[in-house]
Amino acid sequence: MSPSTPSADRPLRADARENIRLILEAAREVFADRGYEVSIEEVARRSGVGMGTIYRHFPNKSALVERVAVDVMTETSAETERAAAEEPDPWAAFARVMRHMARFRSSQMFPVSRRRTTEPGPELMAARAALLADLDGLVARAQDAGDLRTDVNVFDVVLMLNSIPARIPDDETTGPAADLAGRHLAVLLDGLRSRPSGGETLPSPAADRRDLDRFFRTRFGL
Amino acid sequence: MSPSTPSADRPLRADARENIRLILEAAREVFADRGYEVSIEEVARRSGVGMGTIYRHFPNKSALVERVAVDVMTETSAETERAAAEEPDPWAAFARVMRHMARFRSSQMFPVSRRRTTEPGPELMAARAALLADLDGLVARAQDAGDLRTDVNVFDVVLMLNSIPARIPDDETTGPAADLAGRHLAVLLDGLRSRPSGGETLPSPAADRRDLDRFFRTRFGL
Amino acid sequence: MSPSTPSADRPLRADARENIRLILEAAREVFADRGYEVSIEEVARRSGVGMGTIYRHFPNKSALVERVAVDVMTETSAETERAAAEEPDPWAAFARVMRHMARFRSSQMFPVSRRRTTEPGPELMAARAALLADLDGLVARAQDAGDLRTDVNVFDVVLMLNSIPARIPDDETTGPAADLAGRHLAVLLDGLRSRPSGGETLPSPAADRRDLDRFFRTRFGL
Amino acid sequence: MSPSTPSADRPLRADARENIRLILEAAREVFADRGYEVSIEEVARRSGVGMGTIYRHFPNKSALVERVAVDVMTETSAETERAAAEEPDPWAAFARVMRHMARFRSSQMFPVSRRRTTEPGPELMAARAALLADLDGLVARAQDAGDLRTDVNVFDVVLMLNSIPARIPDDETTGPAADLAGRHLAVLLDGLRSRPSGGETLPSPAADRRDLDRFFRTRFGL
DNA sequence: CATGAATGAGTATTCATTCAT
DNA sequence: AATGAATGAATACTCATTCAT
Repeated sequence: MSPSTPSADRPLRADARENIRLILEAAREVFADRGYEVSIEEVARRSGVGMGTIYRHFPNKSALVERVAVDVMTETSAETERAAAEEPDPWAAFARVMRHMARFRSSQMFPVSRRRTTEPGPELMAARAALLADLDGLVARAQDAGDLRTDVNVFDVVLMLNSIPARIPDDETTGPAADLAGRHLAVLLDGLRSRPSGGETLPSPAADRRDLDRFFRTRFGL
Repeated sequence: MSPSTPSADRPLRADARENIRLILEAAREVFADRGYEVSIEEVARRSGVGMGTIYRHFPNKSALVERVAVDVMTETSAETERAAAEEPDPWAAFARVMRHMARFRSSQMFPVSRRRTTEPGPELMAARAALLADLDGLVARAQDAGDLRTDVNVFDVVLMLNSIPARIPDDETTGPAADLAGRHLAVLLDGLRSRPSGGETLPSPAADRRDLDRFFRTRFGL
Repeated sequence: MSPSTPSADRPLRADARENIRLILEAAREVFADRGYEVSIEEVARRSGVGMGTIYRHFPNKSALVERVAVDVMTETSAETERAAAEEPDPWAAFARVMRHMARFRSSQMFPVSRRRTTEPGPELMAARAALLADLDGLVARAQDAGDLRTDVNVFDVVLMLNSIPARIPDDETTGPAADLAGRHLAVLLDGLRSRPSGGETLPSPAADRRDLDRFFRTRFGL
Repeated sequence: MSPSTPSADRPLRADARENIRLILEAAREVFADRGYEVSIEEVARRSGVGMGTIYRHFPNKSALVERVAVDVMTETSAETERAAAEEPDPWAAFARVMRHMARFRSSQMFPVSRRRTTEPGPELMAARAALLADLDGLVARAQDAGDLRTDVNVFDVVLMLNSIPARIPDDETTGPAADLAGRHLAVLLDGLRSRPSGGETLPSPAADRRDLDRFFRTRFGL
């Protein structure tokens, strides 16, 4: 049995749990900052543990990346549900989730697959499907309320948000890049909003859900 | 003098010039398809020349990447000037250049710096400055005409276009990814268009040109 | 004093003694099956104790290997003495011990040294010497009786037996490997038997006992 | 196309061919001396080339090991054919090939598989089959002439020879290991020779050729 | 005492760059 | 000038050994 899934066997020692937390925190940060091509040694350095400790908890680098992705997806699902429950206005709920997603700047973290991609595991598949289902509801509600343009779908939304560029360490608040992400998101939201008159015409029929796996593999490397 | 800039010495043999063309063509294609992490050997294979020939004309991989970037920037400058001359409507000119730029999907080609970035050379600096100047004019004209929202600047525009995802080989016309790039661009253009009523409020003061070099280095790896 | 030799200090708790037994049993099995390159973790898994427990009783991997070797040698000495006492026919005694030794397939367990060999400890030296002395007697008796060819010595015999290939788990009884070890031993015994007429001539003078340590180190890694 | 098989494309540069020769020579030597667990870096050091050069010619370590094995098998096939042609006496031919094979001491070079074995390539399969066919003829002729005992088959013969221990560097001519290999072979040949009276009885029915692949994989790691 | 988590040196493999042909 | 073979530093992963729980 893989040591990365001992949860079923034993509750995991306290220090081990803490290390996993440190590793995931460092990994999320370092992948977001410098892409998932950073070496495992760098992740180890930032999390303050030895490389071997990472490999005790994750069988290989892909597994660590996947785990970070699953965590981000799961948190986003939760935020979607919270937004639906707490925001009475469908567009406000939609915008809130968009803002949440934009914070993860996953285009940097999960760039379009460069090298060999490994098979996504069942946990990732499940997290993907759950997230898409949640977002689908969010999109449909905003469209039904007449606030979100009806010629976009959940795939467009995910990809557009994913395209918001990565955080650059120590570069967020000053200089020419100051909150570029926030500005980018604002423009996107304006573009996504329904409007009475014309505006741009979307150039092709909306994508459908067929070949969901391929969509994710080619667009996110996951 | 370095063999990569022999223009001042000798006119360069015809076959050498042809090889450079082949290399640049292959490099642009392969970087766009699979990112700039592809090996030089792959570029050599696609261009049909030996690896040594690439190194005869470009001192290292960065120089080749830079040269491709300079070419793309220069072509975009030219297109900007053509659009200004040919399109009477400022928004039409703006949209035309946006469409041109989106075709380069440079976010894939020049991802935010992963590994060691080298100092950008003078040619890149010049091409950058010239392109920004040209785009500045384009943006100003569209804003003066009341068509482009006035709270965005040329940096926003460049980054948003750059974020449109890369071409996935053999995946453009079918499946769920069908022309997602075109749809993405259309939504962005709608978001960028001026409108009477409110819409989103851009969250921060516009970036300025200070630290231009840093901006490019961190955002494009160039 | 090292915790691996506490016998002089305290009589060793019952559960500790039981653990040592479990470890040695598992180690002998797993080294025989898959070679001494198996990880200590694998030995721990098979013996049902933790890795730390193995290191409590054996200072390092070499010490565990040595201990298994000492045990095998000691048991073989005992068997030699039993055979001498119980078998009236010298050749029968010889063949019986050969069959016993062949069962240990030590060529797998102690392959000619691959990596760093450590200094053999005094216990191993003693066990080696005792075993060679016992086997010497066995060989001499069989030669005196005219049953064992006189141009071989105890070193030849040990090496030939050691060369009988290792057991392959779950592969002993069927397929082309069916009891190859037994057939191999039978041929060797026939080759070792004295015969009136010629047969092969042994190509060189018999080895002597000089440099006994080197002999074992290079031939057995022990 | 793999760079290790450019023979079909181009005749291979002279220095490259020489390097391949050096690599194979060093590999055969170092595998025979210290087993195939030696690092590629060690092979590189002994052959005087860089590690990268080995990887240019062989895609991975297994491929290098396989190539050495194929070479040894092919040379043995050739020797078998030469012996058949040149030796009028069937037993003399048999003994000559046995002596040839014993020189390769392949039990050290190709030990019973410890770790993951990779799929043997078509070249190895072909070399195996050719060698077995040649040896079959040799064995059958010696048995028909009444010189080789009829209860052994080609598998027994291969395994027994393979079990003759590896060469120990600088240890061949002196000390207690002096020509132990030659003595071992002589005893084996005596054991294999037909004799009128009894001798040992082989303990099980002869192996057959079923599952040839499995036989090699488990017994040689190849 | 027992456990198994943590450590980090060692190894196979890739690829930018150099250099002999 | 062009070629592609050679080089070796960098990186993912393993495992003997140590140490906190």
